[in-house]
Amino acid sequence: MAVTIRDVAQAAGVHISTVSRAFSGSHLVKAETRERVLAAAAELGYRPNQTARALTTGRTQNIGLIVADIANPFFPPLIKSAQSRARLCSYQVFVADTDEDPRAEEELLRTLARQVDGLVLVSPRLANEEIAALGGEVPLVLVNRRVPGLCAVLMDVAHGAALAVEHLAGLGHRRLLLAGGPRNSWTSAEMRRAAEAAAAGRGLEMTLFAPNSPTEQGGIAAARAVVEARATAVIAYNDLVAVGLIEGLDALGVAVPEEVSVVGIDDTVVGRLNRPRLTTVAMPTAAAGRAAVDLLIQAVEAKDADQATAETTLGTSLVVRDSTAPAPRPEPAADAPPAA
Amino acid sequence: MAVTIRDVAQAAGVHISTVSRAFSGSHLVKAETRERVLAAAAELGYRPNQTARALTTGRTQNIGLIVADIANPFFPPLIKSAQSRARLCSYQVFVADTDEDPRAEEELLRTLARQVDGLVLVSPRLANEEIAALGGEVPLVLVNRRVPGLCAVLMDVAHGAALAVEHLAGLGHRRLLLAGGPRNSWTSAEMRRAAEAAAAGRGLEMTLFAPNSPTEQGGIAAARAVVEARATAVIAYNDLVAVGLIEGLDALGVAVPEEVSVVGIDDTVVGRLNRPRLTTVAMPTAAAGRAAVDLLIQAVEAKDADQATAETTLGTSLVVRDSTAPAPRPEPAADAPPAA
DNA sequence: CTGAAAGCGCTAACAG
DNA sequence: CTGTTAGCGCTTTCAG
Repeated sequence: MAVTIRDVAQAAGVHISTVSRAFSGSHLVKAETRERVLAAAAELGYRPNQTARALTTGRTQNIGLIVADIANPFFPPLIKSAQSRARLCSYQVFVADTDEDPRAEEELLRTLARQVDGLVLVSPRLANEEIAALGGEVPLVLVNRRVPGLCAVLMDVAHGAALAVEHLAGLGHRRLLLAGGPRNSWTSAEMRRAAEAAAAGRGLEMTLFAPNSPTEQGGIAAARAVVEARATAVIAYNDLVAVGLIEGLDALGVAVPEEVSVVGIDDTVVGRLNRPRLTTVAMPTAAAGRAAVDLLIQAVEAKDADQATAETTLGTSLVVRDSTAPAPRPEPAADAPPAA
Repeated sequence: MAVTIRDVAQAAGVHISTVSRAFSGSHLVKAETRERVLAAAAELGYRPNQTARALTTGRTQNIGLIVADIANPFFPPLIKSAQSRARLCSYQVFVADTDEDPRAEEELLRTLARQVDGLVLVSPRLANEEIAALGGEVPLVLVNRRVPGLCAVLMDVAHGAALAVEHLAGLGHRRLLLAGGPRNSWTSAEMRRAAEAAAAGRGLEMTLFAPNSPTEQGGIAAARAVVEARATAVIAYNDLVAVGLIEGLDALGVAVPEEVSVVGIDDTVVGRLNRPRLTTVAMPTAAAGRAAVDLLIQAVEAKDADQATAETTLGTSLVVRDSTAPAPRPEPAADAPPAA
């Protein structure tokens, strides 16, 4: 068995409680004694047993990060920044993937709840009420979801979607299609709301096509809908869907951006490398990972009672590249409502 | 506090040890009693406290996965499959990122060692001796590294590199450059060994340029070396470097694949989407994640003593796409050694 | 400031 | 088959 607090106590000629205090940074120990203890500990290569500590304190120094799909390029930068920030604060992080399945998400949440001090739920697929219920069992920080009473880090997709519509309108597009995401996706709902408002405000037609799987396959499958809606521009749930859309459109003999413009969301490496290079709404994923961890740790370590719901909103911007271009033939907006 | 084993015992009218047995699947409990206990537990929503359990058993049911860079597209599929497989076996997984820093890797290893049953080290940057030393403290499974006495999952990069050389030779290239990876990378060393052997066997010249940062930046920076070596083809440490190389070459006015052919390694989404689409050696990352977890769990749960070093080698293959083409002008191999 | 003692929630011999 | 009894390694009152 590894070296324990008892070994250190013996080596330093003090009681184990003194060693404990020396390590927990208690001021109830003479500086000189602490030195001696720390020296002995270093000598023996002692490291406090987190598990044992957790049992008495009720604090594990672990947090959990639950995402829908690790392999979706949206998540890795967020995971990276979250675990890096957590480690800076002496927390380790469990990462778990729900495979876009709400039931798996719930089970995971329940399992992890007992062995962490709190959880970060990124782009959850569960319904609000279920999340709220789970929120009673363990400190929760949501990313891209707003649930009354819970902390959240939001990315301003609404603004991004509005920018996208504005950009497309400026290029002369009159008939848009919105390729939404999965059911229960807050991002998808926000996008829709904002895009529809922006479209209405400018007298544009907007067809909604949803839900779609948030993958390249989802995009490929949605390509037909674009043609059927006779849209000249489409805003996709994310970059993966956008890339799939471009592929699917190409397969249908529709050129992007000459005949149809495509805007993605996320600004992942996938969109940057795609040809045509993707016009997309940049999401601050790395910042969101850090912010979520900060919020969580703050909630966990708050001396005072459960503080008020904290919410951080991060900005988005539009990155214009090559997948958008002027509308093919500027049709007169015969059936458009009067612009505001 | 949450419901404990004592509450369940009371509710079921048995002693806590009976509850414990009912949950640990001991056969030392009457089926009928177990039913009653389980019912009471379900009623109360009891879940065994993993932390407390870990303290007595010494088994945490957690494993750690240490990778160099979560955001490098090589890793996410591996992380995803590893955590999925682990969960199937009732293990949770800590994911940590070393940012390519050997010292961070060691610190992480030491910290995590105490709170997991074992660790998977993917593409470590530490030296063999340091890994071997750490291997004494905690069960370790390495991915893409061979250290005597430790379990490992290897991807047959050597074969892949040989295939790449063969492919390039077949296209008439005589002067190759190998853009290697970071110091201490087993993959890089394997590639080099195999590529040099294959090149020598076919009378090709091969220049080594290393180390390189395993990133797009690394590739961009290496582009000049290709021109200076007057190579007509280059094999890159990974897809990211390959894509960077293509970019860098383009900036230097060198066309890929017309003037220089580029082969990547990994077969990530990055290479698939790049234009020109990248010819690359496909690495079985998802399979490796699963295999590593299997090996680790097997080592941890082995009844018998530390079983012999297990090693799994997974195959690779060459995916030919558009970044490779016939050599520009088939120079006579004036200075080549006689072919084998 | 430091030692003593009582557990945290659970498992694991050992009795019965 | 089930109850008893020790702890796992550490923190935390409570004395001194």
